[in-house]
Amino acid sequence: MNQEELKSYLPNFTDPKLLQDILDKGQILHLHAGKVLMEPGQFIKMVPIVLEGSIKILRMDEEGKELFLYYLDAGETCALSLTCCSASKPSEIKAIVEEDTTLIGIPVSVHEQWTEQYRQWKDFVSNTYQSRFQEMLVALDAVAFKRMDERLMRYIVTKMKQHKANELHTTHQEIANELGTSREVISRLLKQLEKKKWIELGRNVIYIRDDFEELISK
Amino acid sequence: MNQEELKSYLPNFTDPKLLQDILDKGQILHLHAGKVLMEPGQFIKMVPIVLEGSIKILRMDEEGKELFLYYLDAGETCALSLTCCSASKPSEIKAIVEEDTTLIGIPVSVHEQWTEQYRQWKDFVSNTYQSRFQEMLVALDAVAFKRMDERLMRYIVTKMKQHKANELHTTHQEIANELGTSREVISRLLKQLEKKKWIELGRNVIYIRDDFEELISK
DNA sequence: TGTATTGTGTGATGTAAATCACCTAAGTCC
DNA sequence: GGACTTAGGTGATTTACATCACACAATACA
Repeated sequence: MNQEELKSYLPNFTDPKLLQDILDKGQILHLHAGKVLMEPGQFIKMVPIVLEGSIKILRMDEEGKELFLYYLDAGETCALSLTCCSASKPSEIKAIVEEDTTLIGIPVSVHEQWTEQYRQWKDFVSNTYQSRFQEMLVALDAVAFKRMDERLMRYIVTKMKQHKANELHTTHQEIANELGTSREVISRLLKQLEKKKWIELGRNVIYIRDDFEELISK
Repeated sequence: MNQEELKSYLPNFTDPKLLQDILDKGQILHLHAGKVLMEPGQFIKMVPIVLEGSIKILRMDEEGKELFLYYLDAGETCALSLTCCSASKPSEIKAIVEEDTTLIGIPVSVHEQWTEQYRQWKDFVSNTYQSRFQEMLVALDAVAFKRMDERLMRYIVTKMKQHKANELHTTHQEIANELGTSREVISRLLKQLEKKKWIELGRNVIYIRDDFEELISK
């Protein structure tokens, strides 16, 4: 990969020295959807920057119950990898490749140095913290203040936007896992949405009405 | 206040130039317990560093329901003030003075500059993000995975440690607010703890057994 | 000292969600 | 085609918690 190509993925990085450093020190990885990138307890040895595709970040409790936190999209990195790296602590989260992904892994050691050396890197890190913090608050609001039906609807919208499609190819069980509930609950709530004609259900697929988002916001 | 005194509050800052800059640009405030420092929607015009006392940070939803996030202790600052400041967005949280507090407010403008100028300031900000992120995860775990009885017990432990006392001077209503539930629920759960002889209840006061923390961890 | 206010105790009832139990339908594999 | 696996549907029951209703005690204060 050359600088021009990298720049097209990461338009915020224009400093040629930084771009070259990323290419020199970073390791490019191609990963297929479904691949588990990181699990709680493992140590993180690099900061992943997504170039193409997306990665799903989940929190897990001791018993293995999951909770969806946010997606890492192109041009983004994970605040938790930044914090865990610096403190050289094991990961607190699970990361799964959502869509086939290309990422570039920056070794922890150079990341520390770059925050001093490159203004754009420092801003990148700072922006990452900011946006992830916001998303943590959104996740917190959801579990603290919202009922499951609303959480499910928002989940559908998020996933729709993520995949830029109005059908979701997933199982009720997987949705249940990500929302930290049980399959039956999701099946029943989805059935309710189908009765309202907001969605249609098939095996491994949910078809969503084009105006779904407007419908739920009322 | 002179440099030596400031340094005694903030032992991580040793750079004389930084200390002097903090004294020159910062504004010292003395606040009494109960004072509401910040409410959702307000704009933050400074980064508060706690020198003495502590500040309680709460998340609120649209209807005014609250949720305790974490305490700001001496030497600490709020990650949310950092993110909100930089993005010049209104506050997403509520901040209440927990114990009589002395803090020094750093104007947003100089904070940005200091992250480049002073290594110790950059590290301070970075450490703040890290520890607050951890605490957000703890808060998230609690609401997502724990029942109210366990959350209440952990709340009591946290508050005990915070005040370095084994009695809490507060009302059931206030605890309920901070845990995002109703007064009756807290009253009943506290009564259960009293029946188990782990605590004793009085008006506006809860006496906690010395070995409370060991008792609950089983 | 009486009255208002605030804090607490507790029964009754409602509700979202969890759990259990079991069934049917759709795909897979030999 | 038959056996097996996986996904989904749905009733029954239980649980945690919310909400309502009201009683009563401690404190403030006029």
